[in-house]
Amino acid sequence: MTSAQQPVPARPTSRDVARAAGVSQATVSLVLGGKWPGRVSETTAQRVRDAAAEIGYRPNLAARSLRLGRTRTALLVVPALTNEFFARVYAGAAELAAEHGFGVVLYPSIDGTGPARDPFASARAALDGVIASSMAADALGALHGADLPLVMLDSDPSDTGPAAHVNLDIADGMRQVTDHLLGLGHRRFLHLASAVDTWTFAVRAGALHDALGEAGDATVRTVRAPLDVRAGREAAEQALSALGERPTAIICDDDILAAGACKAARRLGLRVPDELSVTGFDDLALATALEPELTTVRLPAERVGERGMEALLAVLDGRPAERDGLPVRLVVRGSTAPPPGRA
Amino acid sequence: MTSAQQPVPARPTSRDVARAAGVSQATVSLVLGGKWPGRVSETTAQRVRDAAAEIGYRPNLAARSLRLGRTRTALLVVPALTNEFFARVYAGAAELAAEHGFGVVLYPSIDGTGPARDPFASARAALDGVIASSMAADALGALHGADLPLVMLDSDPSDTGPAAHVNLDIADGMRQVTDHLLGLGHRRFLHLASAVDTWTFAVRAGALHDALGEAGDATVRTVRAPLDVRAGREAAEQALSALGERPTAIICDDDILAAGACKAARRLGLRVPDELSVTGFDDLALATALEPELTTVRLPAERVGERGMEALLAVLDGRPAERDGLPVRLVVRGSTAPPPGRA
DNA sequence: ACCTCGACGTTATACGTAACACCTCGGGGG
DNA sequence: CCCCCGAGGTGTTACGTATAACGTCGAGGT
Repeated sequence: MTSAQQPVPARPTSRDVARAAGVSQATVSLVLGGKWPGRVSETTAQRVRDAAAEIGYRPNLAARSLRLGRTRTALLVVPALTNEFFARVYAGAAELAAEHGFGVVLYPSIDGTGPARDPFASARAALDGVIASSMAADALGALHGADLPLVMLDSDPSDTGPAAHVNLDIADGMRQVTDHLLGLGHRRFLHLASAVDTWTFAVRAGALHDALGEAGDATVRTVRAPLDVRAGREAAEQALSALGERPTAIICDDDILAAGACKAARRLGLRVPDELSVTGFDDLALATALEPELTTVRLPAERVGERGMEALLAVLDGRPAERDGLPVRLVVRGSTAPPPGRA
Repeated sequence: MTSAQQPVPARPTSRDVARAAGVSQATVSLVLGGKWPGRVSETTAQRVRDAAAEIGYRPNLAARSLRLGRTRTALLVVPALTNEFFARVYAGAAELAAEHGFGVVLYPSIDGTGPARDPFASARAALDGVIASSMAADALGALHGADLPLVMLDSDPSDTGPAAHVNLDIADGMRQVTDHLLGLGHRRFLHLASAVDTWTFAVRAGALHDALGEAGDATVRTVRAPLDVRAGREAAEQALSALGERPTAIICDDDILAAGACKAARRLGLRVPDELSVTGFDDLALATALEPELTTVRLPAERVGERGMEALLAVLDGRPAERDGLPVRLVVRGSTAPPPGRA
């Protein structure tokens, strides 16, 4: 380690700026913090700003956080970001956060696999609050213990622990799907459901059964699969090959499962939508990449992130957070049609 | 603000632990920092740990960072995470980072749109280093100014600024694609290229032209499109409808563009792969969701993230970083076949 | 001529942690 | 018997920032 004696320029501090500008460190802090209307003259302020720019000063965020006790940082806890939905949630949250001078740091909860590391160790800064998806089940235990402001995304509103909930109107979305399919004349359904057992999927199942129950003469079978294409295909293929009258429509909890359902159909020689209708949920990029394009429910993922951040900011300010669900909309594309034998 | 006088329990500090355990704060720090082989007795250490657990002590990371001058935090600069490739890069980097007690914080560079916020303000902690994709063009300027250890992903190795490069063997991948297609008998190609102009895409183009040039009798046309399905479809549709002999194979810079190419083919009544072969690049989940499944080049995205983090850790330790490219592999699936009129 | 007062800064301090330098005490070698 | 030494700690300091509390100085009122 003889080479460790490098003349590292040692990142400039506010004191260096002060020296360069010929003022005290406190003045630098005032000027750069924007708190100088009447405390520092304009000429001095300008001198300080010039000096800061010249020597390339950047405030040490660790020191600032320590001093202020707040970090303007939120932790977003989600399942793997490879799910486009959550990537978009993050984008929305980060966007709004930035507008308010906040940062968003991620804890990707790795689906419960892995050693379930400490979410707070993963966040490198101290946190002002947490926004968590109900799907990040493994991390939720640790979160409740930390008495930080907590905003839950798409979770059971009757859970009183969190400071706020941000929910999508999933039930309405599923009802739009069933109305659409019933209107086309479908009566025999397969519900390709997610194997994960969280509120958002429970709501899908509940709304689906409610709506089909009202129709009276509709029947539905349910199979569950993990959220990936292959699992969806296998489950759908098995269900479609089963004995008994074949369903004419598959309602999927997710576009990814719908993609699997489409592949299953093709394997069995069933044409979508003529012989089998398929619906998705989420409206991921995948939905329009497939052929035919998926009829699906568009979820405003970015808005979920924004609203989560809004709610957190509200809570931090002592304001009440909005509580109504975000509206969702059925997008009818090419994967649904009347069942075989109907116009 | 009369309600601001809440009896907030005031997060416990190491001094609180010390008081509870009947030792000094220094001892707490030693024990919890793991630096006590021979400095503190086992019984005392246990007492400290118990006290810490009991009062729910969590170290203040801001204070620790300030004290240590290092934060064990890296900034990952990538284009939008909605691109699965980068989500996987992040996952790989975060995974390896966690094993070394590091955290990874993101700066999603929003593709150059937006107000190009300060990457360092987005990172809430001070940073030990930066890992940046060459595709996050807008942020790169700010990065070089910050004299932090910088690891570049998939960027021109002749750029001497960065401390290290982590590159995929893109040229080899493209050569595998062309070899595969030439072997099937294709001679007329369309190169559906990315409109973004970065090293990784320049390499694709270079390798493609080199390989086809060696074949002698091959011809290739190039069209460019932004990285989304619709843009890819439109570009491909236009190129396929153009006058002149139609290409028998489309080589795409990306699976997303390949999805667009497949849609274009279907619109024009061309069956894939019988009448038109299509290849992708990346091997995203999308590649196996499509029908037929895409022949594509599998890029080890997680490995890219891991290697980026490895390289950064190496640089921080003063060790040299590995420099050889990561191997990639052609995955032959259903979207390629001999051209029409060949067995 | 004295006091006041605003404008403009400065001095001093605390945030919570890690680590350097020091202290104490009992036992063993000289 | 004295000194030294190591085990087992403790006191103190510094990290860089924001801000409360405190000067200073010239102008203006009486």
